[in-house]
This record gives sequence, structure tokens and C-alpha cells, in this order.
Amino acid sequence: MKKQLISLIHQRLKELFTSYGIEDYGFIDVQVPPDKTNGDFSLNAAMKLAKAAKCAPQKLAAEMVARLETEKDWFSKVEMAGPGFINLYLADRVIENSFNELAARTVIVEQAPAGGEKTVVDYSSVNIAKQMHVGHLRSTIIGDVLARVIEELGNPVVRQNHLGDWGLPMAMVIWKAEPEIAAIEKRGVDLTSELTLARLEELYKSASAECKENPAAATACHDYLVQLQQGDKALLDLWHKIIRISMAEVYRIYRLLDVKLFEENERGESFYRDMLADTVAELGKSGKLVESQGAQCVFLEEFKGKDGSPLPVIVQKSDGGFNYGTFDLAGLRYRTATLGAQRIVYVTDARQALHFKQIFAVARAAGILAVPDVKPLKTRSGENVKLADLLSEAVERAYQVVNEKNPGLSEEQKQQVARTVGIGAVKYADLSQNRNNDYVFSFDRMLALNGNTAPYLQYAHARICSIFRRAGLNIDEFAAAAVISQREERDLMVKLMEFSAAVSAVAAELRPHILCNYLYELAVCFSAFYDKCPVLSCEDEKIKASRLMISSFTRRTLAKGLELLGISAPREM
RNA sequence: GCGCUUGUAGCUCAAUUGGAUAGAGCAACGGACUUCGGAUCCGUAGGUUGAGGGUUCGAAUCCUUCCAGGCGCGCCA
Repeated sequence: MKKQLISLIHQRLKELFTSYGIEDYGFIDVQVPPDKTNGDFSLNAAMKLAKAAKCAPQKLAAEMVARLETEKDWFSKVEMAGPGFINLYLADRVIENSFNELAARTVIVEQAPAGGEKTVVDYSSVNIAKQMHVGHLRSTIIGDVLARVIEELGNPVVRQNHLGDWGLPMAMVIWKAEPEIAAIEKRGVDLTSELTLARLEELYKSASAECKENPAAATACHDYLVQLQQGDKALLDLWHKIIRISMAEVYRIYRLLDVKLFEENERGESFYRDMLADTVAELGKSGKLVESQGAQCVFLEEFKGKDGSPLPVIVQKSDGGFNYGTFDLAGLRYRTATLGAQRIVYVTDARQALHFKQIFAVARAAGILAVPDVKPLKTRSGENVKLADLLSEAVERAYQVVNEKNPGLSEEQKQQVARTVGIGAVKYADLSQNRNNDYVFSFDRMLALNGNTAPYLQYAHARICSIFRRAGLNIDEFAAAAVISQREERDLMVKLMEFSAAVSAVAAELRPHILCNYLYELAVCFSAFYDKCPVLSCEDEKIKASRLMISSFTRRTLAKGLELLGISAPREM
């Protein structure tokens, strides 16, 4: 509808613009005014073109209004306002037709042209032998939503979990865990049920502490690392076991969160181990490689260190080993050359922003083609809160609310609802915020169930389902023509038609909170409709059917939006 | 020292990327018809957008100088 509207405007105003000597008006767009009373769409073109046209904005606007007013099929009113805004009020018929056309479709988001862009989304990126804490929530959840949204728009998506599984910390864990694993296996019991991730983390911490105090321990760990990286079979075996124990717990949390990461998405540092030498050799060929204090580096003028001298990106350490930059370069090469990515989205901690800037700059300098897109995220305090604890607390609190609000549900239903509501609340709390500033972690904020929260959206969804349940109608198969008889119906229909744009904006700007905001506004519109427009008791059959249709499409849109946020929408709660 | 980032209502956040009278939620207070779920709805109150200067028809947004917080800066990832 918006597209057609814009092309209509261009067409109708072309002559006027050329008479003022303006040829370049293709950028003219309509926007939705913040205040509903200023029309369905507004144009600020008169103010933008005034200078080029050598004409007062209000005069130009008045002439534009005169030409648009004649489109009676489209507009019920066209007016000039303020310094030269033009407010467009669409005819109800236009809204009805576009709405009915949209509601009849099976796919309600506009698809990317030509099969879309192949996109790699790098997110979560957990470290082996470390429990997930609340700080991991953002990368994991935001990455998951971005992947879903980009995919929904018709782009092929490859998800990558860049595990930290090939550095010194791994060697330290192996070194400490080796005797424990041997003991457990000697007893003949199942390793994974005996050795937990929490225990592995303890082992890592004690090894780390020991290495700091005791040089012999540090040497031992370093030896283990070298042997591991050289392919020592016994160590590789232990390494593999530790990864599986660690990831088993991570997957338990992914499943709880409904995050779409699986073993097939694991592309940890170890995955690139055989590509590192090649990557460095390629840099050598490009002539960018410089030896400095025994290490192989790339120096880039745009990055300065503490003393103002250029900062190196170290790609090979003086002992011949590779460090994290090399893994990321190899990853970049793999993703572009092998996977054929046209777009790569990195969802990482903001503290790594400089690191990735450097990596991308090195890749560009060396001619590794890429379209990198870093989404940096800010640090947060409260990292000591374990994600698993937060989630179980969320489910527990939600259970108490369900138990109180809807005691009629079966025990099993209550638990199911508690899960979707509790987990949904936590995810939404994180997703709905955009700003990268630091904040103090708060249970109460993360677990709120009132106001602008996931349960509010879920509640709207459940209420719609309830209407159809009462009417004995199948909500998924219902179809009727929508007509406008009241303002709230119109507002809701207009809002529903903005869904696709909201989804596209998330993919373009990599900001999931846009979708949260949209869905909240949608639910607010629905609540107003629900309050003012009785459905089942409506006596006019045509209007009743229309309201059922509007309700059913609202449900569909809410459910799709929540699905893209990775939050499920129960039919009863 | 250099670089990145943030500062909006008591608190947590928005603001269609330069547009109209800066909007929500929470907390507070006051209301909601014998109709579909009160996890809801409506209303009241709350602001010099950290401060100053600049750019222009128009600034929370861009430039500049300060102030305050957070983060990063050679072989850890």
C-alpha cells in the first residue's frame, strides 16, 4: 500500500516539480506521523525542496495539496499543516482493500528480491568449561532473533557458534580434569552424569590460579596446549569429552530458551586449526606482514597504541602459535570463500569492537573480501548471576502467577504456561532494550510480568483465542471481509499493515527492539479494539464477521512476531 | 595519554536516523456499564533531553568545547 501510495505521489507531483526545475524528487517518502490526528501519512517534501525550488515551503505545499486532493479514491482529506507538512488521510475503502488483500496472503512479510542475500550470523560464542551467565544472554538471544528475522525475509541464513575451544584455557582444564575423568571411567559410570559443567568450571578456575602462582603448572599447561594442537591422540580424546560435557549443559539452556543453535552450528576456534597457516601465508603474500619482536604482525596506520605508534594485529605469536585474531581472520575467509556469505553479522560484546575493527581492516588490506557488520554489545554487571538460575527463578515466579490467575488449568498446562511466560519475560526484557549503556542487573526488572512485557503480548494473544473458543470457531480457518465501522477497528487494521516494515527494519538495522516496540503498540491497539468493539455480541452480522477477521489476523501477526522473537504464544494462559 | 561508547520523567527505556506539542512501562494517586479473560483499560501528575556555544525553516539527534560514567589500547580470548 505504501509503495503504491508513494508512486502515486511521485506521478501526480512530477509536473509541479519540473515546473520548479526540480528533477530529483525520487527520495520523497511518506512517514507515519507521531500523532494519529495528523493523518495516516505525512509528507515533509515541501520543506526539503523549498530551497531548490526557490519557493516558500508553505506555498509549495499548498500547490502539492491542490494536486493530491483530486485523488478522491485515495484520500478522504489532504491538508497542509505547520511549516509545510502535508497530512494525508486515507479513505476507509483503501484501508479495507489493502487489509483484506494482506490478510488473504499466506506469507505476510515482504520477501527479499532474487532469493535474498546469503547471510552468516555469528552469535552466542560460548567458551568451553564455563557456565553461561546473564552476560551471555544478549548475544545469544539477539543473534537468534536476527537470524530468524533475516531468514523470514527470504535470505538464506547460516548460524555459527564460534566456540572458545582451542586456547590455553582448554589446556588448563584438560590438565586438571584428566585424573578425574580417568577415575570416573575406571569406576565404569557414565561420564556426563558424573562430571558437570559446574565442576569443569571449578577445575578451570583452580588451574588458572595455580598457573599464576606456580611456574611449573604454567609450563605443564603450556606443554599440554602444544601437544593438543599438534594432535596428541590421548589429549584430543579428553578434549572432545570435555567439550561434549560442557556443550550438553549449554544445549539444555538453548532448548530452554528456544534458541536455534545445534551441533551442526558449532564452528569453534578448533574448526579453523588447519586453516591458520594458510591464512598467515596469504597475508604474507599481500605484503602486509611484518615481523616484530619475533611475532608476525600487520600494522595499520589507523590504529594507534598508547604511545601513538601504530598498533599491531598479531597473527602469529613469537612461539609460532596462533592467537585469536588469526582464528577470526580464518573464520572470515571461510565464511566468505567457502560459505559464500554476502553479509556477515557478528553479535559480540562491545569490548571486542576494536578487535573486530582491526580484523576487518586487515582483511580488507589483504584483499579478503567481506561485508562485515559488527553489532557490538555493551558490558553489563551482574555477570556472577548464572543464566540457569535466572531462568528457573523466572519460571517459578510465573508459575505462581498462573496458579493464582488461572487455577482451572491442569498441572501440566500450568507448568507449560509458566515456562513460556517466564522465559518469554526474560527474553523480552533483554530484547526490548536497545541502548548499549551499562546497567545494574535486576531480577525484578527481568522478571516483570506487567506492562510492556512478553506476557502482555501473550495475554492479548490468549484473549483472541478465547473469543474463538467461546464462539466455537476455528481461528486458523476463519475468513471474512473486514470493514470499518469504528475508529478502533481502523487503527488496528492500519497497525497490522505495518508489521512487514517493522520486520524489515530489524534486519536492516540489526535492532530487535524495533519489533518489540511494534508488537507492543499492536497489542495496545488490540486492547483498545477489544474494549470498544464487542465481537460476539455484535448484532450486525457483517460487522461481527469483520471483527472476527480482524481479531484472527491480529492473532496471526502477534504469533508470527513472537515467533521471530523466539517467544511462544500460548492459546490459553 | 589516545580511542570507542553512554548521559532523556523518581526508576527502566522509546523517539520512524534532521521533522510537528519528546512518548511508553514501573512506582504514586483517581476512576472503568451486570457483554467476549481485570496478567486488562481510561485518566492525573511527573522534562531547561548532562552544561554552554554553533549549523538551519526545524536539533534529543549533526559540529564544537566542557562535565560525568563505562569500556578498550602487543603476543589472553
